[in-house]
Amino acid sequence: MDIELRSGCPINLTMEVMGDRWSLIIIRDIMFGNRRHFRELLTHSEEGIASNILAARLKRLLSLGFISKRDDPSHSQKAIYSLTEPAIQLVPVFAMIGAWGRRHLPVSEELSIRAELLEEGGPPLWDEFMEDLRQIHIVDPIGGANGTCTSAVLAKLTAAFLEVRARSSSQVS
Amino acid sequence: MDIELRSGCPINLTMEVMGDRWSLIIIRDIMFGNRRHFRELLTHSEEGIASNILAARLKRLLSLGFISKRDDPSHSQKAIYSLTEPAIQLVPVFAMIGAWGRRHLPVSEELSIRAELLEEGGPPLWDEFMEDLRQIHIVDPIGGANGTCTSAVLAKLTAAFLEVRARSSSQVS
DNA sequence: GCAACTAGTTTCAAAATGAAATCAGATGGA
DNA sequence: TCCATCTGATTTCATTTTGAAACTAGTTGC
Repeated sequence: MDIELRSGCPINLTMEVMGDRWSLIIIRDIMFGNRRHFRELLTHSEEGIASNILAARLKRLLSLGFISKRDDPSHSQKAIYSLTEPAIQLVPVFAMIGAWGRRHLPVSEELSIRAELLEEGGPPLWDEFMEDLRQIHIVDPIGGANGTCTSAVLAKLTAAFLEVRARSSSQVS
Repeated sequence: MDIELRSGCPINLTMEVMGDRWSLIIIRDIMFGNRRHFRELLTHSEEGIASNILAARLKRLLSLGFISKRDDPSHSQKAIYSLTEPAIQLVPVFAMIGAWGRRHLPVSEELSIRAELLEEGGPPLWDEFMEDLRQIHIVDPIGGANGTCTSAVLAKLTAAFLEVRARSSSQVS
């Protein structure tokens, strides 16, 4: 599973690796949604990825070294997918992409609150989040997957998301 | 030419707009290479885009409002493509993507010097560059295309690029 | 008048995508 | 023990996208 190497330009290479419809979305869901199993990524996906595509992308990301996979001790058939350091370092990229999308595309308030907080927090928050992610995905991937090991930043982002969702659904009714 | 709107997530929407093999590459070439005509984008492309794909992407980016197109007064058949404000605001995204790619992918020194300078310069340099781009693409697109109107930042990035190229080609011989 | 250049379009094969059905092993409850 | 359900996928097949090459139609400069 090699990348194509059309040119050694950093932007081109990043697009060769992440420039498809799903790879970055999958990493986003692992990172911000803490979805660590195939089934979670498949069924809790906002965008509705197909299972064959998910399997293919996980395999590709694995072989490129952006995620890792290990057995879940609680179920011999379950696999836990974790982010590797290169994927964790995508946090500032996500922050910038989120900030740009929020300004120039028809985002929903509910789904853009996390991008807003990430933008407001700036590099100090990104660093704190990346440190949390290292704990959850590299130091203690199993505890991270089952919720024993958690992140203050992730909790904050998720709480804000749920609050906006509650607010907007009460407006509807 | 609508985007698909699978979800209102900023990252998803950005991927729906820019998450293909070529759109961001084309914007990169217009932005950093100041390639303003179809032929320049086609033949000076490091990565070798096909003419039908280039035509389709230009049409799509045009309809999404990320580039604009006008007649070149010097040649009745020439068109000048320019960046719009939303595309100019991709500068920080390019800086982050370039910085990430430079660390985690097999970039060539020659093609990553610009990413390095952009990263070193930080937000102040990005702002200066964006201000230059507004001049070249929005205020005076025709002067920007023929070189009458130029950018100090672009000149610096290009000079560094040419210097590295000269250095590495002399090593070869 | 003609070679070279302009911005594309056309054609067609190959590859990628996506929806749906399917699979085989593991688990948990009756 | 049986069976429904859950696990991470794979298979099938129609549709869509990509990409290379050839081609078009008009423009320009010599």
